[in-house]
Amino acid sequence: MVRYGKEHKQATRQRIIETAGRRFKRDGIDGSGVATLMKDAGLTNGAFYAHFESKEDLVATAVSEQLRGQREWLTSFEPGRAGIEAMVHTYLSPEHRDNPEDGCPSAALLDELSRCADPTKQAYTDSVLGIIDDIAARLSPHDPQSARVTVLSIYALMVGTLQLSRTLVDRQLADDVLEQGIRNALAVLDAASAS
Amino acid sequence: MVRYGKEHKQATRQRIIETAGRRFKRDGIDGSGVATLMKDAGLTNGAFYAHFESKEDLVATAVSEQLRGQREWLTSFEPGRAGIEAMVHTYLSPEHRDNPEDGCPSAALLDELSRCADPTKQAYTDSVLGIIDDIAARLSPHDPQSARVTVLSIYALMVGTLQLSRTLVDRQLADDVLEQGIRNALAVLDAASAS
DNA sequence: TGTACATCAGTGAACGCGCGTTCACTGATGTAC
DNA sequence: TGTACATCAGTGAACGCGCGTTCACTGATGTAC
Repeated sequence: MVRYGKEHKQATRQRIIETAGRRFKRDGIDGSGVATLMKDAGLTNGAFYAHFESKEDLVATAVSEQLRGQREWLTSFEPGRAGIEAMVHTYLSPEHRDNPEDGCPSAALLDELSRCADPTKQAYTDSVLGIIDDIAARLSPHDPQSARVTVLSIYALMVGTLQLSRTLVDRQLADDVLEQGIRNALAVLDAASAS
Repeated sequence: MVRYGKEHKQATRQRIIETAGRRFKRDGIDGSGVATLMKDAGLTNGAFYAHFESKEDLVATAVSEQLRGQREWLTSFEPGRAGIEAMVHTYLSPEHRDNPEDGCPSAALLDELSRCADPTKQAYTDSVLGIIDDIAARLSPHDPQSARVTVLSIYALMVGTLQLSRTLVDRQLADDVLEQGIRNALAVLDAASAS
């Protein structure tokens, strides 16, 4: 076994976190075993507990990391109405629906997360508020606090819409739901901006 | 063992379906084992396969049954705007959020269902369209077909909002998200009615 | 420069447990005589 | 009315398997001398 410098273990840990995040979004939390998660990262099961206290610890860490990635994705759109519109279109696209492993962790895992222990839900809450406050600040620089709930509620709308579109087997209907979701998200946004 | 008439086995099957529906909504699908599901119904694990082909078969059946129950609940509200408003308030209430086992199967299970096999997703799709078309017919008797996507998208909005409220550990924020969700749902409804 | 050693990331077998599923069996029943 | 029997819903032990977790061990490393 090659021995690397001090940054090596951190890099391994990061690799586990990232591949696990994708696996969780694809197969669910309960659907992803520790041995599989480690194999994804090119390791064996035994090394897991050198990096994490427990599977629950990895779940909290991986979900936070996924949300950090989503935050970067969200802030890659230009500020203002046009950017938000582009973001909503990309979020509620057939491509996002059909590739959950590359997509939003909330859409893939929210109801499993709601059944997790409090520390995991706390990690989710902190990370998602990081995203939401970021967007709120860009959307409403003078009153980000009141925009927080608006942005959260639009996020919830998009999450539910993507989940429903993923579960309906009627493809045409699933597409229609995405398109209607886009209209609804923008209508809610405009209603909030007007007030 | 007491032997009953022909209706007895059907009654047992129905009891399994109903207790399993509640258990799934509380602990998730992967989080509910067959032995536990049978114990909930006052039986032992061995009897399961006299009633269902597989766990997946029960999942599809129980989810359909839960949605049938939700359909009855939804149609218990008076038709028209006032009834819809009352329904939205009840759906997006702290009581519903805090008692998933009594509540909406979509809010509890939608992302787990999105990872199920096609027959299960088909059962979900059929049942949810039963609800949606019912509501659409009451909301827009002259054009229920075009109301279908509108109602589905409002359903998705409510599902996502309830899930998010269940996962945020900040209680005040979770309550605020529910209230904003109510406003959003009604705004989307009014926008659809106006056009 | 060469050798002995402490370090420590990762290995892989094993732990007890619960999973979904199968099956030989039980025992109260309604029916046949 | 009384007895023998076929039915069949439900029992409970067992199957192989994967789960999360533990641990004695490996072996390449940088360091000490």
